[in-house]
Amino acid sequence: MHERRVVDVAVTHARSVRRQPQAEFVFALRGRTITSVRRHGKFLFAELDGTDALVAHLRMSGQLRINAAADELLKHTHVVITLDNGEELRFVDPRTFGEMFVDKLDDDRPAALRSLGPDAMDSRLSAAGLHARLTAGRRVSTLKAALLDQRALAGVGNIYADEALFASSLHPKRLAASLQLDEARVLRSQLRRILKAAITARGTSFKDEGYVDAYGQLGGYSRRHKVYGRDGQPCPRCATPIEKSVIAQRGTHFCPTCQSIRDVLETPR
DNA sequence: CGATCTACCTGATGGC
DNA sequence: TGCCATCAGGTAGATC
Repeated sequence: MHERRVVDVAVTHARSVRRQPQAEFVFALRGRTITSVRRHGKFLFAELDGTDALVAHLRMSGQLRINAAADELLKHTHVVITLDNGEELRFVDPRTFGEMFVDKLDDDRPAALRSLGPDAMDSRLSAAGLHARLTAGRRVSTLKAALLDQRALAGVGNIYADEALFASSLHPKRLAASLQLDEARVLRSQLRRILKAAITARGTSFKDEGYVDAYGQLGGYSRRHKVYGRDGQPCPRCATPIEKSVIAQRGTHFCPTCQSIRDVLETPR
């Protein structure tokens, strides 16, 4: 893969570039060469000549796509970055929760991402390290809330939090501070396994549209969900109906039988 | 300080 | 069929 130079930038929806003045964004990009493309947690970033980075977060409905210039513009295309081979990097985002910005690189990541915890797939994060991050300073928060806290661990969202907790036989409402080291060991390996498989399957797409890769391909991981979106259906392990309730302000799916309680804030249900 | 709540937004879905 | 209300998701910022 060749390095690509940015030859032009067009922002057609101001909200998609809201962290900085639009003109600053365009000026910081035009003429720069993309030297690598990386990820930290849910943020994607392209290094620009090794000093700045073009950062993107897709939130729920965003897509980053590579298109030929002649390809039809999808509805909700908010940013178009023209590359020196004539192709375009397009940011498409119906709900406009996603964003792009240019930021200074600070060591291994853009400065704005400094407050994020280590990436959940980072092999240097040990079980003891994960244990410390999920328990440290937490007085009353649940395991589910801790897993979703991007300052503790970056990259785990609602779907994969539920899947990892199920695979680890941990109740989402467990007090985070009650997590034992041996449980953190299991959680670490299940998180890594699930995220790896989800990435291989190009993630989770619902229905006929939504989450796609840079070439418009849908993700196939939802077929592998064991609990997410399966409330009322039998647990694949013990056949108890999967429950859904709101935990940490998020729809949360779990098996009340397989995911042991031991130590919860309140009795579920 | 940690924990919790709200705004942001639109397409899909469910009820009538 | 159509209309309307509700829901889903991640993060920043406000508030408790």
